[in-house]
Amino acid sequence: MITDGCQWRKYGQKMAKGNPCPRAYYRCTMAAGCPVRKQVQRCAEDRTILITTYEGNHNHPLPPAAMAMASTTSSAARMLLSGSMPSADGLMDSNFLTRTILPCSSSVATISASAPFPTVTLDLTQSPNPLQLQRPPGQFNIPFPNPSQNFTNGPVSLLPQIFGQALYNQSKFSGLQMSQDMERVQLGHQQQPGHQGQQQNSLADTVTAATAAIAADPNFTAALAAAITSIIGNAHPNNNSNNGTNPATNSNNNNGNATSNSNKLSNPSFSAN
DNA sequence: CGCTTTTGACCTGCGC
DNA sequence: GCGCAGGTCAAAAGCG
Repeated sequence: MITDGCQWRKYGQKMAKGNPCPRAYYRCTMAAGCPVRKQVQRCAEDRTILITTYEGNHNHPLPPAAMAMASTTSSAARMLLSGSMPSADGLMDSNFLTRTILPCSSSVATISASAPFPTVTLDLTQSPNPLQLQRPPGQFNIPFPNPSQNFTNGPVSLLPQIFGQALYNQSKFSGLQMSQDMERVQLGHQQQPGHQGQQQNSLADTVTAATAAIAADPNFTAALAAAITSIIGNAHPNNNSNNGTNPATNSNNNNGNATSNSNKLSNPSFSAN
């Protein structure tokens, strides 16, 4: 299992219908009473793919590794970006960090085509709630009065939702990240103007790299398609109105297929290794 | 000894 | 109401 900076305790395992691989349930054990849970399941169509779904918000400070990622990102997928940070392995030059911003303000996805553990993280449930977007980073246990929040606990913060997959000690890394609007909001509110411009240039530069990296790896492309299909397709097998080019767009208006299950899960991610 | 994992039982929501 | 599926609980076993 891919570490993400937190400690997890397995509390259950079940066989999911339509998937020969069992689904494992984990709880965050970094703090007593931490409500964060995650589900890990291998993709039925490609068992090299791990599908990890995070739910809830941490009620404790994140570990340094996680915080480093959280400080620059706004979704689970961005945990993956640790590979690009100096505090990680410092191999930014050897990475092909990529970010692709898709026109879906409520979705976030990250694809890591790292070898030997390519990882894909999709956040199909990220709420576009502007109140959320205004929240500063690094804060926890702040009551969130909006009863319409999808998450299971009152305290809501973007950062606790961001646990995707942290790929420590890996030499190659790439990310595919959606939710342009959210990115802009975060960058605009939390980063200095200069940094913001630099970041956006980086985003633009890496879009091409992401596309090339993914396209150059047919196996990964197939794996990704299988992973997304297993989640999106199973939930709404007939919902192909978006031509299938951007599964995350199906999650617009916070009605993403991944959220159709009680509409409370956050940050499903796919990991192939 | 303490923590984690395993696993069957139990609970709950949903569709018929 | 019933059955099914997903999620959780908790006792037992395993491990360092």
